[in-house]
Amino acid sequence: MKEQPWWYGRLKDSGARLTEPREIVLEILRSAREHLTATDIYIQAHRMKPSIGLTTVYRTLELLIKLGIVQKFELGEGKARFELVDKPGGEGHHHLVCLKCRKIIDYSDITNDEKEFLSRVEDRLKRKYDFKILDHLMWFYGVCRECRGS
Amino acid sequence: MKEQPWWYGRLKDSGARLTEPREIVLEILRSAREHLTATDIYIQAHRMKPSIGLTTVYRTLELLIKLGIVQKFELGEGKARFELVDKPGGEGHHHLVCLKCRKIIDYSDITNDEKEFLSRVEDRLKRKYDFKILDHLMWFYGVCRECRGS
DNA sequence: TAAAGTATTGGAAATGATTTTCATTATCAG
DNA sequence: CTGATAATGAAAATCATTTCCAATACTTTA
Repeated sequence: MKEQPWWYGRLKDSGARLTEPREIVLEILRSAREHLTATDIYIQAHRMKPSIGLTTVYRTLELLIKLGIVQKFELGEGKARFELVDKPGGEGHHHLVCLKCRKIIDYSDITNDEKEFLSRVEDRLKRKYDFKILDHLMWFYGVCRECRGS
Repeated sequence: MKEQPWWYGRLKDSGARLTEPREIVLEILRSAREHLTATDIYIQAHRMKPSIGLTTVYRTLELLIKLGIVQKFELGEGKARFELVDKPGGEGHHHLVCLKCRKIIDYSDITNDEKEFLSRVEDRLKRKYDFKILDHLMWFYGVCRECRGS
């Protein structure tokens, strides 16, 4: 029997059904090289199964976000982008954005250094602001080699 | 003669005029305790000078963003929020977001620990991805005391 | 298995933030 | 002062996202 993706159980446990539109959206997200907008996903989904509606794409994304399977980003473009969350127990990843071409690189070479640092910061925030920290996100902005010229 | 705010020169150098609507928007941002939406700013501005239009608020924000005076954020609310950028040479600050009430705390207790860590990471990214890092942003997500219940 | 209840779906319409258009007004250089 | 340019505001247009609602699909219960 085939290995199920990590989010399979989470979906099932929630009581939600793994319907074809949902499978399609998940498959598109899984194989995406970049962060897709709802419309990007809709276009691809529609190609695979023309009956799928944009509303369903939005609803599916909403469900997956609520279940912690998908993460939503907004980068000031006036529309959101979506990405499959890292497998739990994985390292997480950060983002590197080119300010010129808007290219986004996901990187996940998280060193121990980094991990320790983050837990120290989270500790500090917890004590100082009485926030229970659940997650964090780091964005680095810069200019990629191509956009800097030769 | 009165001390000009740090962004004054930047605005002048760009060739833009410091008009009344622009002054009003800047003043609102300066005295804001939280991150305001364009409409929030419009409402306050309108109170101070009823002839100001929403369009002008948007246009002013766009200009200030281009000049690096204002930063735009989106937090998945379907609308953007705006914040005056830190005075150059300052320490920068990070954000702490409550996932329940969406409250945002800006914090700027940047420790040396943190500063060193960030420069190490930036170095590493520079070497590995050949990105010239110009800036970074850290977001921490959690639940504030009030939203966790007593 | 059939009936009934619930979850899911898709299209159309509604919403709401942001942008564009365009005519008017304010400011600056000569 | 005069012409050129920048800035403004109202209304209309856009565009992403949400809401409504009627039709389907699946699951459970009798």
